[in-house]
Amino acid sequence: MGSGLTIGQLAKRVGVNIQTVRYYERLKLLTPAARKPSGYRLYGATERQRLSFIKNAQALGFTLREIRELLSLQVGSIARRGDVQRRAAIKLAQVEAKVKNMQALTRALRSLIRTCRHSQSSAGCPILKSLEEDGRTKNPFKERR
Amino acid sequence: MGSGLTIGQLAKRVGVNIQTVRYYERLKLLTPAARKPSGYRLYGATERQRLSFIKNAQALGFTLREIRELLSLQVGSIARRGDVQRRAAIKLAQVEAKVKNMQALTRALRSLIRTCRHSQSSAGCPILKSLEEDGRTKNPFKERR
DNA sequence: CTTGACTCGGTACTATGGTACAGGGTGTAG
DNA sequence: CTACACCCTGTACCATAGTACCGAGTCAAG
Repeated sequence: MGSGLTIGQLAKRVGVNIQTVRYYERLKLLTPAARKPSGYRLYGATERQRLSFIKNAQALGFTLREIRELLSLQVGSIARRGDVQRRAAIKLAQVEAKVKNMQALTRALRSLIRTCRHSQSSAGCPILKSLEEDGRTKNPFKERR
Repeated sequence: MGSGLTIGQLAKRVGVNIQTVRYYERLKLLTPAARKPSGYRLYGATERQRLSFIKNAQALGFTLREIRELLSLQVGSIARRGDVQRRAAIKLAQVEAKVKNMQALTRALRSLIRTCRHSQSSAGCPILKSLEEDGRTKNPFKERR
């Protein structure tokens, strides 16, 4: 069975808009494997995976710019191995920091729910404290994008 | 020392642009505690915390719309307690899902780094497989925002 | 060989989250 | 009273990430 999806087939399979696929191409995120003589784009399994990767990484909060970096970790692997590792490590640290902060939020939300359930008075639910730290003390959020 | 920051003082303390503070006001995310007769905005500790919360939540990938919801969990607490709990639970599930996906990415990045370090051959680093799943099999990323 | 679905490139428009600027008023130090 | 920093409202502009629309070409079925 053919590798050789048209743009519409690819878009449907991955669940994105056709325009979005073309948009990614403009941004050099996803290039068709080939073109028909008519100019129709053709995509293979590699491209389908790549597009899935983009959408999934995006769902985790990566920007398209960052995703381009992540993707380049795959491609450039033969060339400068150390560079690849370094970039992966940086990304890893970023992701881990984000996870930690989100876990703090998870705890806060859980405690919010728990306390709300028990306190019958109008004392009010506890605020999402873990996210209220302000610069005066310590700020674990340096990621000023 | 006065509670009673001007917009510029608030912005500087939290580390945001003055325009951004006003922008949040337009979006009903942050209202000044008071106004001077001259019309100057005045902010107290509550507002400073609220602004920090906004910026921190944002760094975790929440949209301003979502943050408004999170903030309303605090404010509306006296009114309809069940509703607050329900919304907190929904938000909690969202956050937990996000955490899980990010942990998957963490593992993938870690393994990428590890394998790169060991493989001397040009076989190439493993791709960030955990993010390449496409709809055919199982897709842990339903968060199609 | 016509019809309808699909594709092409190009341009324009949308939403989100800001940021900048213009033209004026305020506040205070000297 | 003059400077100068700060604030006011309002409008315009920017980047990111798409989405929509256009007129024209392509492809497959009947």
